[in-house]
Amino acid sequence: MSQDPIHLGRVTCDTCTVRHRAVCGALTDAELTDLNRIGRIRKFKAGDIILADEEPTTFFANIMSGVVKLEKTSADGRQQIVGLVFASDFLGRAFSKSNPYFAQAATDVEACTFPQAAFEVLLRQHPGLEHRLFENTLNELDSAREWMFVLGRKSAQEKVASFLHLIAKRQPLVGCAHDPEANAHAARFELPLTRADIADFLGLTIETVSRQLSHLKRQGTIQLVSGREVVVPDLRLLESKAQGNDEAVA
Amino acid sequence: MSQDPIHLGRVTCDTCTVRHRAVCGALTDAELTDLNRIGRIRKFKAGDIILADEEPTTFFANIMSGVVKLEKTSADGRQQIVGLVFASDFLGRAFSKSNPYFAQAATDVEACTFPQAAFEVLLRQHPGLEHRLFENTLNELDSAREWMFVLGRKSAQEKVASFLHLIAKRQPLVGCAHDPEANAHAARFELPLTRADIADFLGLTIETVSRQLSHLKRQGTIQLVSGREVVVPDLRLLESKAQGNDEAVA
DNA sequence: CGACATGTTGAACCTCATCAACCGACGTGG
DNA sequence: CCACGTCGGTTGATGAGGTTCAACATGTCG
Repeated sequence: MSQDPIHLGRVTCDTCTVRHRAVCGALTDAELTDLNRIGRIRKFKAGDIILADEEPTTFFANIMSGVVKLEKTSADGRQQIVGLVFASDFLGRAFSKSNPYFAQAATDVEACTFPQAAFEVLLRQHPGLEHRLFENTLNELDSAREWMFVLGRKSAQEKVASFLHLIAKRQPLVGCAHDPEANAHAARFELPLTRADIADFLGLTIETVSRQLSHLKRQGTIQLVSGREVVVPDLRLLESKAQGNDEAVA
Repeated sequence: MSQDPIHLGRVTCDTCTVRHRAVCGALTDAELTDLNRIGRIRKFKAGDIILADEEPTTFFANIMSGVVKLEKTSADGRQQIVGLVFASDFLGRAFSKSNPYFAQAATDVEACTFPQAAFEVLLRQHPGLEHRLFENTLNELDSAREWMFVLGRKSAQEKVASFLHLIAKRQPLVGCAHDPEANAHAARFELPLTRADIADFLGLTIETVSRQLSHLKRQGTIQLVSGREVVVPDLRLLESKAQGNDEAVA
């Protein structure tokens, strides 16, 4: 739970693996140079609080690797993850005194961070940067609303399948790069969240998540290599489970 | 379900009741004049589809009165309202070929509409306008995430209380203007949604919504004047029910 | 008046939460 | 080194909360 992440010094966009996908992607040279000047790379360990609820925002960040949970907590201890921030996503709530939720590292995280004040000045100076961040926010809003459907209308089974499908889309796949013959409909990845986190993301309990994973495994929709590593033989089948098709597999 | 709303002609911002709260609120004279030029006031009837799912966006709008539902529908007919748009709110998804959900009038609606292309040109020309809309979108995102907590973690009773509290905050109160002695903690308003809509907003069934309303009524937390008109004697009590305090009332 | 939409209430059922036991991995200290 | 506690995860038994099915009430419009 260290609040004091490792500072790794200045940014070098040339070698950045998420540069073209992140908000920096469509900037002019001038914009990028200015952004570059205020950026610092930091590392966080799984469990670190990156931004605290109701605390003043001190910095923003582009996530370079790892996954960050955005989490809401109520007075009586209930928790709900209201968003996941993946590599190339932007972290932080611009133009607000304080943060509306916790941002906690779900895995080890590498981030390119920008001090709050300097970044907001830059936003004002470069409409192109602000526009890019705006588009980003619109996409986040679309995703949040899609997830509202999952939370409000899907069964436990569909929720878990939806979650796995989301991770398959957003997380790096393992053991595929070397195999050009790989089945385009298969996937193999590491779950970035614990069962408790998955439950908090889906509005379920740990036990229900565990049971539904076992169920999907028994059906053959997924294989659980190690509790954290998942193999999906056919993503289309998984997606159809996420939509509510629960027929047994041949 | 008319797709052909009444056109009421040019915009006159001087008399607009939501002008200072809407995105037009913080514009320069030049910006407002340009916006004025492309705006048209339209009326929609309850039930009208204002923007259709996956159809090209043809216009945006500031809602002047009434309530619009943003609704997602799945292939098997399940529905989830993913947002409510009230008077002074902005309606529409900028910078996207198509709309990610249905926008349907929940009540009769008056809106100040802007053609898609012309409005996006204006956004590019006036960073101030784009900035205002950006702030607006950030607030929408915060609200959406707050609602994710409601959907994922609250009981039926808490959900219904949360909904009533939201409406009490956002909808015009009735029969209060003339009474300066009115209890600041009381409220009286018309529900802009049917039971079916409320159910779709809360991820519940019609029956559960009805039962929970009856329950709140029996407790004395609310009074149901007419099925659609609600009196809340003490908003603080309602809010505490929304947070999960279910003790009986004295 | 009858037809239809909207809303309420009751009874039975089912999904998922709760409580509890158990497992394996890991780290620590005697 | 092993005993021990802790943490993350799985599985089982039980029950509550919410859905489903059904009947009925109310209101509105032709």
